[in-house]
Amino acid sequence: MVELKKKIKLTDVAEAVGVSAITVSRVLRTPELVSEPVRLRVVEAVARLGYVPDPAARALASARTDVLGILIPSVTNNVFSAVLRGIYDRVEGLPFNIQLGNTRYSVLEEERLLGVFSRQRPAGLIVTGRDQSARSLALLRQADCPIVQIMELGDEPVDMMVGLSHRDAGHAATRHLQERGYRRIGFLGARMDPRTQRRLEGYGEAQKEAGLHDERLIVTTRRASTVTLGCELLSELLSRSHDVDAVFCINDDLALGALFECQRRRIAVPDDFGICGFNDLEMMAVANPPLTSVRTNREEMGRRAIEMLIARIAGEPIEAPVVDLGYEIVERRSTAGPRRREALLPT
Amino acid sequence: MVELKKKIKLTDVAEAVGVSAITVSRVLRTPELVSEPVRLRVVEAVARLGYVPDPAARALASARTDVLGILIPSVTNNVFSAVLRGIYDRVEGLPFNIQLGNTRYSVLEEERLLGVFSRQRPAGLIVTGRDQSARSLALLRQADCPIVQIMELGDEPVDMMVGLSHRDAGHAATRHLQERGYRRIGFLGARMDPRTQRRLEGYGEAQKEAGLHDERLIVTTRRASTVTLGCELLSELLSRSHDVDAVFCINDDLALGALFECQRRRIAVPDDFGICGFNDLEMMAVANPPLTSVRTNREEMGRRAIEMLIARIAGEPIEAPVVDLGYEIVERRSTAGPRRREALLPT
DNA sequence: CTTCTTAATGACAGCGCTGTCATTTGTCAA
DNA sequence: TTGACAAATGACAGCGCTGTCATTAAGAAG
Repeated sequence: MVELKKKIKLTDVAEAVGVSAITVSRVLRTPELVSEPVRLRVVEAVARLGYVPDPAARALASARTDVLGILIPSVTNNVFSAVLRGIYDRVEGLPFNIQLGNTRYSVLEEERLLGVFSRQRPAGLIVTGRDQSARSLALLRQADCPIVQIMELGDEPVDMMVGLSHRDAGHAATRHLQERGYRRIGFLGARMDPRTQRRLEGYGEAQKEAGLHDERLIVTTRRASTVTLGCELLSELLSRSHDVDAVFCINDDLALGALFECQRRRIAVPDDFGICGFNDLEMMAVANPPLTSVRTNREEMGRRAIEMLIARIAGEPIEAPVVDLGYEIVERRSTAGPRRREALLPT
Repeated sequence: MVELKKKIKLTDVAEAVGVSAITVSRVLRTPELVSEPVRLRVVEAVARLGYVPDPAARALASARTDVLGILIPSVTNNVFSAVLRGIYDRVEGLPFNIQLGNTRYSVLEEERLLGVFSRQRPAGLIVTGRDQSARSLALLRQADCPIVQIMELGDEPVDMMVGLSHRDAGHAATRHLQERGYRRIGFLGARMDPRTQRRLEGYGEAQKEAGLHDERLIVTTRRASTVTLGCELLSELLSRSHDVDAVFCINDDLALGALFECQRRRIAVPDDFGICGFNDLEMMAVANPPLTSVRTNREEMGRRAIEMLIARIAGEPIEAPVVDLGYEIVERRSTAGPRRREALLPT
């Protein structure tokens, strides 16, 4: 039963109803300009014939699309998948389509994708971070659609921004470890993208302020972070300085790896060693011991970014172009502080 | 220094070079039809003027695009992000653009997205699984582009297929636990999408074959799987039957949660309890004890799917429309078998 | 009854590109 | 020299839709 359906177009619907093509177009795009009886007949015919508009023709004729372009550096990273979930969540039911671009942490790829995207006349753009290249910035400024930079904060958004200060968050996490009594606090970093670097900055400052800074406590790599890498980096850190008593990891994968490595080496967490992660993935709460982390509102970030875009597309005014979603130290047993004479915490 | 660049189009380039528009078009699409000197002049002008073709116009005029549409049920699931990595990897440098659709495990959303996609005249489509609805199948059959169904295997591909038998894999994992000496083997399942269900089928068969089947050993939920959920489901299983001595988890998040829960309850893994996960995420190898899992070639799956698409787009013949990527039980200490008198394994 | 508004609909061109011819030029064999 | 043919280039229409008027009808105001 092969059904040879030739493509139904606008004029076919118009003909079937006995109106002009433009009227059908209006029913679809600006129904308030069409009288009720005509509108109903058109809607019926659209459904009956199974008409679906051609997005290419629409884009060409109207110089606009329903595409929201999203540029993120990784599709495998937990952080960005959470942001994506927020984005998809918020866009559900709205007449927009998400087009995802994966820059793979490459400036060149970001430029290329921005070129591809901006030629598509997107309805809006979301890009990651605030460290775009000059060419990317030029492309963004030229694209006449609303733009949200996500993940970070800054004084000079291209258009709008929603994120948090990774510097402050790194600072706060380090302060937390200091306040719990740890004195030789290491830093484990992977990938070392701009956000990671800012967390390192925050760590460095907090350490200097406390007079605890020591370059040898910092272990970083350009490799992508994994749990396994967390084990390796912790081993590296321990071999470099034998008196380390805590570690701030730039994400939770590394932190979990650090915990696993501690378990293997029979290093007691938190008694002999404190561990703090970053992002507060759900698994942190159920590890043994539960791991302290810095909660970031990643889904909310995605949702807010979409909201800002659609508000702007609808021509509504934006209350603030830069939205700070903040962070929160979620304190768990892994940073309860070094062993004390007076009390022994239950494992 | 605001540069007011009006959009450069094909005719602008043609004019600059002193050729006709169609010649410029040919330089871009079929350079072998243009003489070398003209080609070079056009290429130079394209670069100098910064011309980028308009995809909408191209799509409208040629009834084809460079879009590869990908439909997956989740962007947050580790499994699909690995597939995506393979896809993006393989497509790099090729003149195609990935358009990602997130069906959120919803048949209706899949139908809707297929409608949206197929109107865009994609160059190829990748869809997840083999359980499409009748309407989705109709849309797929009508779309005249190559299609790859990924993740699973089956006798009747819409066009092409690459994946593995989740039934066989579930069967093999269960057999493995049996062979290691476990006798009361539980099953933890979340989401219960078609792939998960097939793993459960495999488990059930293996259990029946061994005369070990017991409905009370099966704990499932529709909720999305998380590490925390692994803890909860294991607790549920333990409360239901007190003599369980192993568990097959439909993915590694659940398995890790199960391990964490065992640690908390001071249940010795593998001596008193065996744990087998599914997918073999990298973290499995560094947990304590390292966790046995079923390795699936997820990145390879993405890569192969793209290769099959581009081969078909190029008009090359496909050797086999259904590619079995198989699986492998990666045996680690978590399933070393119940405690034996003769030897005590090191923790 | 005329003029003015407003609401509803239509005619038409054209968005930027490519498919399909047609035309021009050069080459070579007869 | 001529014709046949291939290579290179161009003219033109049109892909399916919407922006921008113009037109008509129906009521409101004077």
